[in-house]
Amino acid sequence: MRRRGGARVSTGPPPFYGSVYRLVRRVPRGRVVTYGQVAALLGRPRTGRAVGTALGALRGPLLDDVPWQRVVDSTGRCSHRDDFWADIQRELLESEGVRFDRRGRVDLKRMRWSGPRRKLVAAARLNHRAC
DNA sequence: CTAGTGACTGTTT
DNA sequence: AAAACAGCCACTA
Repeated sequence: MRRRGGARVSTGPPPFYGSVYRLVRRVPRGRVVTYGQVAALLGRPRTGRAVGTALGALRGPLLDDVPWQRVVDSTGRCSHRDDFWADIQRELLESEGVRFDRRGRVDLKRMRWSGPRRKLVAAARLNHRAC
């Protein structure tokens, strides 16, 4: 919960969690990112673990618009405390075309999403203005 | 405020 | 290749 002036005023997701969800929502179908990568893209290099905690807090309606399954660990595996969710994650990813090797790992060299290309976005904006 | 809890990660066995 | 370690961090109680 957020605080303001010492009093709790909102029950929404904490700021850091929100920024995690915002970024994960941009990961394209059929691609993956790692927890540490999400942290780095947010400008918080060492918060990978907290990123996992943030995704772990995903419940209810947020599950519908946050593609949490596209976040795997640094070795390319589905990392959860329970195999239950790991299996669901794998199925979701396979349904969007992501292949796993016999040890349950994604080929990060090929499937990793590089992150939002801000430069391209900026370029597109300039381009738009030019027209 | 302190202590406990994870969907982490790079390094070392 | 796999497991154990030790840092790491946001958040919660």
